[in-house]
Amino acid sequence: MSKPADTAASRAGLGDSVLTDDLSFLLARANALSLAAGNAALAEHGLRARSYSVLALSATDARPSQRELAEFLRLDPSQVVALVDDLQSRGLVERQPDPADRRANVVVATDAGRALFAAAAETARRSEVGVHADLSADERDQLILLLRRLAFPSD
Amino acid sequence: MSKPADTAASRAGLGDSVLTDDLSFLLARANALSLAAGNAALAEHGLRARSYSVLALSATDARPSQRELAEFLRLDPSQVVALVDDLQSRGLVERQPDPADRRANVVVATDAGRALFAAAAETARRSEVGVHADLSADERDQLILLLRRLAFPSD
DNA sequence: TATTGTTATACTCTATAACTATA
DNA sequence: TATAGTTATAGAGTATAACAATA
Repeated sequence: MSKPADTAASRAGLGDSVLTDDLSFLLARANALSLAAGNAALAEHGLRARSYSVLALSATDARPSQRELAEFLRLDPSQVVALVDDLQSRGLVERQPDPADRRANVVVATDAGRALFAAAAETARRSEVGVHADLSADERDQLILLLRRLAFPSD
Repeated sequence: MSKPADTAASRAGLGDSVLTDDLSFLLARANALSLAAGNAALAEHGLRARSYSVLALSATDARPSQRELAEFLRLDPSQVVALVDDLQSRGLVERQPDPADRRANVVVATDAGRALFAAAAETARRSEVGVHADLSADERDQLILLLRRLAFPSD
């Protein structure tokens, strides 16, 4: 196996190299492609991947606090402030005081926010199909399963 | 299946939600964890994930041009300038004029660069083991295979 | 004309620290 | 004392456009 195989990686310019087996590098490159595609697609709704994910969680019945959003999305709490500020200024989400803890804000989507999310989710879904276009349905499911265990390590 | 399962994702605060099946989100979160672990580990060598990947490719016999580095690492050519400037100022890589194309610079690691890379590669490998600690060897190989097809789409 | 490397610029993202009001 | 949200700031990453030298 000394001759480089004619893989997509080798066609990309630098044949199969050290990094082609590097999990961190593959994650970084796959994420860069996915993020660029997602941001481009979501732009038609005035959203980016970040604001879309905050809107998505606010549109469920989970009623997440800003702290919970920060932990789940792996953002700093101060970044969540800016994201929620933006969505709130556009009437897409509201901050509601948590009756059980007056320090905490619960972020919930407005009707307009839910409507926008429904449309954006469809756009995001179509964008994602393009990202995993090379995989079969089984392979895609398998990838999501493995990736989920990487993304949410068991403590 | 209306009751949320006790998965790591649900324990993270927001039970199984829309995003838990979202490939883009899982890629973003997994990459964030991997990148943070990698940067923290590589810091002891004065490297980050970016500069490590440039050094890695320069330390092979591929003799990549800056343009090739940019395409493979999915960076803008102007970012490669800064990365190579930094590594070159530390005596780790050299710019060599490409005899076949006088516009192009080929980036090659110096002996010091190769030595640092060898040490850093070992550090990076250990960091990566932590990232996929929840996976069996077969699962890790399967993940890398699938991820590689996402990272290098077939044109 | 097109491409390689470069410079410049603006914007987004990441990471920290400090402050306030509640707990 | 500790936690939720906020403000401020600096550094890293991303994206564009323009330019000189060369193809």
